[in-house]
Amino acid sequence: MSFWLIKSRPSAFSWADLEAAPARTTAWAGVRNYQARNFMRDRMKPGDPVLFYHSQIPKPAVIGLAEVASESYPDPTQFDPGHRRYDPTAAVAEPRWYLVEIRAVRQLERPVLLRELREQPELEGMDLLRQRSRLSVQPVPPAAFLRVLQLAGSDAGGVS
DNA sequence: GCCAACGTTGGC
DNA sequence: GCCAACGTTGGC
Repeated sequence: MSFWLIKSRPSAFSWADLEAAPARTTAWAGVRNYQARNFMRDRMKPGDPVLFYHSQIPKPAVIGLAEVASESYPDPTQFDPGHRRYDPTAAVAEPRWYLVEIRAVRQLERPVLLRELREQPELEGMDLLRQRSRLSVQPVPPAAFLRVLQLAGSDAGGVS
């Protein structure tokens, strides 16, 4: 099992949106970064725990616990000329972009602010904490993942 | 709104 | 293969 963090701009898609989605699940579509794609396509497996992070707000924070809810499959938005993330270079026979589905497990007892995460020496090395990290789908070391839940006031319930 | 850091594109 | 231009991300 691997542990992950995904970022979302709440104005585009928030934790509340995920909780309100049918079956609390959504296809994580629109990612157009090869590193992020490779994680989704090759490494993310159903049941893997995922931290859900709100970016581009005054207090960026991890807000929810989610999980991978499907195997990876081609992102349909790459083939849709009307979609903002349409990729004219992608062919159905040879998809370029892949996604997994994400399911909300539970909201954290409280958001864990980026500022707080930066104060934790044992979290050094998390990609999120790199200066100007831009990777929107990233692996998290298991110990760091549990530490974030701990900071939120959770036990590791449902994760380990 | 600013701006640094990247990733991608495309001319050469 | 180089590298400038460009677009995007995301903290502040």
